[in-house]
Amino acid sequence: MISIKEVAKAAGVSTSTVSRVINNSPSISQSTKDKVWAVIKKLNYSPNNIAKALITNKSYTIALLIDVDDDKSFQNPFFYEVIHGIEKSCQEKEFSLMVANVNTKMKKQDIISWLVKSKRAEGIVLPVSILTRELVKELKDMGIPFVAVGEVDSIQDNVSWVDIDNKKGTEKAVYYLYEQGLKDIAFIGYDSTKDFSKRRVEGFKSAIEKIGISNNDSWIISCNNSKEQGYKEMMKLIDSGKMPQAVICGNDSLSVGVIKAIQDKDLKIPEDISVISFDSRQIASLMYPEVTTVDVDVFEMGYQSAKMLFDLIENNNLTDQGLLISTKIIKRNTTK
Amino acid sequence: MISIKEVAKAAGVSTSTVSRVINNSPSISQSTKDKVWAVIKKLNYSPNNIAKALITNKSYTIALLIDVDDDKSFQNPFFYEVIHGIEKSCQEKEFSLMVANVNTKMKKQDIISWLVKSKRAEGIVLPVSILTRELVKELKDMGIPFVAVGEVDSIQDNVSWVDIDNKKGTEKAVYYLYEQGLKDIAFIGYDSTKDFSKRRVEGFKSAIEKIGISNNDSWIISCNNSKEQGYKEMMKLIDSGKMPQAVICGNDSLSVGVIKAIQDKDLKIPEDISVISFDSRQIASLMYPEVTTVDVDVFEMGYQSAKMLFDLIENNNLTDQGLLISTKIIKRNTTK
DNA sequence: TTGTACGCGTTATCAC
DNA sequence: GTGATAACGCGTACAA
Repeated sequence: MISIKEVAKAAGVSTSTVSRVINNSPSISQSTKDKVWAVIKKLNYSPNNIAKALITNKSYTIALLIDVDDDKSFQNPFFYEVIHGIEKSCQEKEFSLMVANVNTKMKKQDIISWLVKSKRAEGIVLPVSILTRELVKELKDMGIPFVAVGEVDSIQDNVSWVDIDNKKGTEKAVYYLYEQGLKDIAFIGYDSTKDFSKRRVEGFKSAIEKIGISNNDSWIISCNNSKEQGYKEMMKLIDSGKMPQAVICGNDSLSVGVIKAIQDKDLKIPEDISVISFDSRQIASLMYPEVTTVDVDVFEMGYQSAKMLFDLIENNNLTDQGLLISTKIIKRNTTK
Repeated sequence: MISIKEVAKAAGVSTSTVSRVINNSPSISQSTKDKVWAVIKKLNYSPNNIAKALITNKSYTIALLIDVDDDKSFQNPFFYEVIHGIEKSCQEKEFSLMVANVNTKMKKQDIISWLVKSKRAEGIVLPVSILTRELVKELKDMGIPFVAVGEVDSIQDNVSWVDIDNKKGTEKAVYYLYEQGLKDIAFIGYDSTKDFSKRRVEGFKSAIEKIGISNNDSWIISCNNSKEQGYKEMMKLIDSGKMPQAVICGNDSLSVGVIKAIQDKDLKIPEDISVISFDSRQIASLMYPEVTTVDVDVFEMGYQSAKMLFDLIENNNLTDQGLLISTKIIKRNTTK
C-alpha cells in the first residue's frame, strides 16, 4: 500500500511537506499544494489513519455499547434506530463508529476499559441501563468522555445524557385529548421498573393536575408491555362500569391489546373512546385503525447523544448536562 | 497512558520480553511469564492496538456498510438485527466492528476505498443492494475480502454471499398447507423489483408443481409491501368468486391488510381461509389473530456473513460461495 | 531464554 | 516555505 514517502518522492518534496499539504497547513505555497495534490490523486493515496492515530493519540473513533442477549430476544429493538442517528453524527464529524456488545462473560468494567485502552475509543455512548455507579466513577477516573442514552438519575453526579421527553409526551397527549372535550382519561401501562414509564406517568399526573380535571388514581393502570396485558386491563376497565373517554397507552405492544379489547366490547374508536399510544416502532400505522401516537424520535436521540459526546471530547471542561428530545403527537384514526 | 516500556521497566525485563509474554511466545520461561503478567495486572496495562496494527498491518476490524437515508425512512429496518449477528461473530473472533453509512454525498466507491485504505478495515460486509459490478471489480482489485448480505446474481463472478433461503421458505409454507389438505393456495405480494420477492415466488411455483396441485397464474398477485395493498388485493381475490383456501403473504406489512380484508368479509381464519406470512419484524405475534409465519432468521444471516468474512480474511484462497439460511414455519393461529 | 536495534507511516519539532 | 529527524508503541530479526 502506498505511503506518504512515495508521494513525497514522486512530487519531489519531503514527507513533511506532503503531510502539511494533507492537513492544509497555511504555510505552504499554492504551487506546491497543487503539485502534491496532483501526485496524491495520481497515486490514489489515502493517509493511514492508524499511523496518524499513533502519533496524535487521537483515533477519531467513538464506541457505542449495546447490551443485547445472545438469545436474540431484543429487549431494545428501538436501539437500532439509535445507531443510525449516532452514525449520522459520526459521519458529520468524520469519526468512526465502533459497536460493541457488553453482554459477555467479561465484566462490563473490564470490557469498557479494554475498549478504551486497547482500541482507543475517544468516547463512549452507552445505554443508561448498563451505567452503574462504579462504572461512572471508573469512566470519570479514566477521563473518558461518555454520554448516556436515557435519563440518568439526578442523584448520579454530573453525567451527560440524552433522553426522550417522556413526561412532556404524556402531557401533550392529555392536552390534546382535553382540547377535544375529553376529561375522563386513563393511563394504561405503568411499569415501575422502567424509568421511561415512570416519566410518562409523571407527565400524566402533572397534566391532569394542571388542567384541574378530576383525577382518579385507579386510572393509572400498571401492566407491562404486551398485547395480552393490554387486552386484559382494558377489559377490566370497561367492565368496571366507570369507563374513561380516552386511554393513553404507555407503550406500543400494549396498545394493540387495548384496541382489541375495545373492539371486542363493540365500542367504537374514537367515537366511544379515544386512544393515544406511545410508539417507537412504527407499529401504530400498521394497525386497524391506525393509532394516534406520541411519536418518539429515537433517531434524533442517537444523533444528539453523539453530538453531545463530541462536545465533551473537544471541550472537556464543558459542564455535564441532560437533554430531552421533544415528542410530537401524530394524529391518526383513534382520536377525533 | 501506560505502555509496554513501563511494564518492562517495572518487571526488570526488556520490552521484547513483555511483548513475547503478551503474545505468549513459546520461548519464554514460566517464571518470567508469571513475573511479567503480575506486573501487567498490577499496572492494569492493555496493549495499544493501534501501535500493534501499525506494525502488523492488521487492524482486527471489519466494516459493516449500511445504506440508509438521512430522512430516517428505514427501507431496511430488519437490517439492524443483522448488526447484532455480525457483532456476535466479531466478538468471538475478537474483532472490532465499524459501522459506516454509504448514503452520503461521496461516491460509494470512494467511501469504501477510503474506509479500507485509511481506516484499515480488513474486510467488509455489505448489503447486496449497493454492490454494483464496478464495485465488485474494485474490491477484488484492492484484494479486500467482502461478503454480501443478500443473494448475488450468479452472473456476478465469484462473490461470497449469505441470504435467507426464501425459495425454500415458500416451499415449506406450501407443503405445510398441503399437508392439511389445502390445495387452492394464493401468493400475495410479488414485487418483481426485489430479488427476495422473486425467490419467494419461485418457491411457490416449484412447490405447486412438485406437489402437482392445480396451479393458476392469477393466484400469484403482484403488490408491494403495504397493508393498504394487501387489503385491496385480498378484497379483489375474494370478490373474484374463486377464493383460495389459503394465502401466503410475501411480506409482513402486507399480511396485516390481507387479514383485515378476510375479516371484513366475515370469513373465519383459519376455518374458511388459512394465512401464512413471511415475517422478519416480529409483527406477526402482535396481530389478532397471531399469524403463522415463515420465520426469517436475520440475526443468523448477520452472524454467518461475518463468519464467512473471517474465513476469507484468514484463508484468502478460499473459494467464494453462497450460503442460504434456512427458514422455519412458526405455527400460530392463522392456520389449523 | 532474553536483549538490542530497527521499522511500521505519520506528525511534531526544530532547523534553515 | 520547506526539509531533517525524532517520536508515537509495538513486533521481530538478529545477536548473545
